[in-house]
Amino acid sequence: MASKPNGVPALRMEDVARLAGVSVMTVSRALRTPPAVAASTLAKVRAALEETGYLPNLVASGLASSRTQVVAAVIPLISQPFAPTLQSMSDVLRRASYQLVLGVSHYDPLQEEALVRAFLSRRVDGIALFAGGHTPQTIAMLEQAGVPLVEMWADSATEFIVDAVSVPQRRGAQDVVRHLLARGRQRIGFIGGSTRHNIRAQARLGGYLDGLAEAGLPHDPAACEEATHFLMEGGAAALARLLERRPQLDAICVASDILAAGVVFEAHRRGLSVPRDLAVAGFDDAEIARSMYPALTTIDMRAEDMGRRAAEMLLERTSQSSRVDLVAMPSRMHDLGYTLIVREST
Amino acid sequence: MASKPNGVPALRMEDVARLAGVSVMTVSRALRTPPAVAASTLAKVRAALEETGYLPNLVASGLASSRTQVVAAVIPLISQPFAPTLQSMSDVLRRASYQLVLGVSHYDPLQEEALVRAFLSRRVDGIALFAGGHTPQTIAMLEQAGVPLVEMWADSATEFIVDAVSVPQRRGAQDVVRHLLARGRQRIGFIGGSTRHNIRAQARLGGYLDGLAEAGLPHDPAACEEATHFLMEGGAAALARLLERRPQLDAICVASDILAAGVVFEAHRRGLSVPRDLAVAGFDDAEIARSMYPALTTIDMRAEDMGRRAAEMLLERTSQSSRVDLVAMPSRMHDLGYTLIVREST
DNA sequence: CGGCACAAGGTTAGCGCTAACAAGGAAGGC
DNA sequence: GCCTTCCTTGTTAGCGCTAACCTTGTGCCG
Repeated sequence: MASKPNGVPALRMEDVARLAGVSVMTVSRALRTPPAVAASTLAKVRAALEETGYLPNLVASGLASSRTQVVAAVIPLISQPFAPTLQSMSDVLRRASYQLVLGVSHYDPLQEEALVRAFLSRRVDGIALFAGGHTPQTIAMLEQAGVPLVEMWADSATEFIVDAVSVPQRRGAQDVVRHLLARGRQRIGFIGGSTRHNIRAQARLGGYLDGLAEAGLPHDPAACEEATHFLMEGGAAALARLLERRPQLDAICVASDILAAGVVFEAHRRGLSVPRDLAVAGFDDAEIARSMYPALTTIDMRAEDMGRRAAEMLLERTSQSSRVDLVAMPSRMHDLGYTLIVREST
Repeated sequence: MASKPNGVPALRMEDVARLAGVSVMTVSRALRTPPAVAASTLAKVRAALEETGYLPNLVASGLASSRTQVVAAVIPLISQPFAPTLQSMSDVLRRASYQLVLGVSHYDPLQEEALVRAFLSRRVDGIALFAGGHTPQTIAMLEQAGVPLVEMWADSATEFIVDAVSVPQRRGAQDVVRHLLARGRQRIGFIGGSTRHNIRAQARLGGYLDGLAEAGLPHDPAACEEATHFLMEGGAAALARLLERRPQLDAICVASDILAAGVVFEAHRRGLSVPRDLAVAGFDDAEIARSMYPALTTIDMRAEDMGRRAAEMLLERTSQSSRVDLVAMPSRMHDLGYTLIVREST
């Protein structure tokens, strides 16, 4: 146990301490709070650390201090627009010597529950969740654990006490519709993801309907389609179904850039020109939106800022997690805003 | 400490044991090795677990058993084609009740080293690395720790003792060139990633050169270009530079589907038709390859199989990690093969 | 020059679990 | 009927680290 496969036990702090001629506690302090150790001692310890190649056992450290220095994020998919969010979260956390661990829920509340259970069992110091679709058990576990928590991509305040960082997606979708109308489009369709368990999809559909209502246009359910999955193929298939029912559409508001790219590809495949025959607008400002031809009109959802702010909010809570005043700290809702980016596709 | 922010201490096994009227050890056994506990006792313990909502402390468990049930993977980027590999790895590991944690190195050996150090400090039970570009310190740490290790996407045997799972990428790239030649293309260019620290990029460039050599064609360095980063924009910019020097090219062999998509977009932007004016072939069979229009000819690198096999190899090692015979187990090289997928772009 | 503050390091006692062994009891063989 | 064997549960002793407290030594003040 605690040994390398060939039977040699792993180095412990005691080995370093003996070599440096100090106590174990001094080595611990040299690693965690260097200023608390005299310069000459620090030098001896560092030499011993160097010589042995000692790697601290963070499992033991975590048990003794009841802080694991790990923060978990549960995302629906490993893809745009979540990847940039994670990247910036990870950067902020690393700078504070926390590590980010990841779980993928595939938009399934039960998988999210299993992930949250696993993370809580590992006693992570904080959890970032994507808004919407939590099971009652998930919420109960989180409340009982009392772990710092932040929700991302919420469109409005959530059910339980938690910090949130978000953008007003619904208004964003409405702005897309306004833009398409301003471009002279009249027959605007919508392609979104499943609204089941997906609060983001719900908000975007809502904004589309708001936009139509504002212009006094009727809501035609047959001009709306749900993609079966968040891949380009899903967008392409959705457009095919949509055009079968409503071939005269001149614009499509799509709830994600990935789907929108699929929509553009399918339009080209059918010999339609984008934007001449069909204007297409996406959502998220994913990488493909600016790279593809024609480049996609989209909404920048501040994915990176979202990750950065989420991490900062978690750190603010963990830093006082040992104090009773964490509960006293009110839940916060941080709104990041958004930007409509007009490109070639409209 | 070990308490919720409001001061209530977290549940321990002892609390469950008291409620069930058994010893702590029996609760532990009920959780880890249910068959070792009598059915009637198991029922009592499970009732108590249910009633309390107890979540085992895997930090303490990890310290006591010196097995964390965590496996780490270090990838160069969160993107295709790594995402499917991770997904299948994660699935296999979860089934064996291991958890996968992720690190992103950005093709930087120093970042990889830092990640490996962090993972070893957390005493992960296994590590999966992407082949190539390890610092000597990284290798030294891994050897000293003696943790089960697997390399993915290696093209050939590696420097140190380790399992590997790979595909013959070099031959794959050669096959792409053969295919382009068979389609009547004569002036074939190459766009790859930086070969610095990127063993995959090196292998693919090598295969391209092999293909030219085999056909008796000269190697024109000016027909080769390096993308500055693995994004579509990188591919687009690389094509622009390439065509400036060699406008007469009629085919491009691209080292990744993401780059290849950028190449196609740039070609369209310049009014070139793909494949009529320019044939484009990618690598990896990423999602965009089959979704985009025109769909990309590419090489299926068995990304999912790679993750699955890597996870299986790690599990085979961890299961005997407590025994001395792990070292006795020889290093293995598992070759998965590849498939050329011909689509519209050539 | 005694007393006191503070800096620097050591000592003690766990963190919450599990490995390893011990013990008790039921079942089975002779 | 007694001894062996196995099945089930309990007891003991840590895993490697850190929080909290305690000790020592140094400098500074009146």
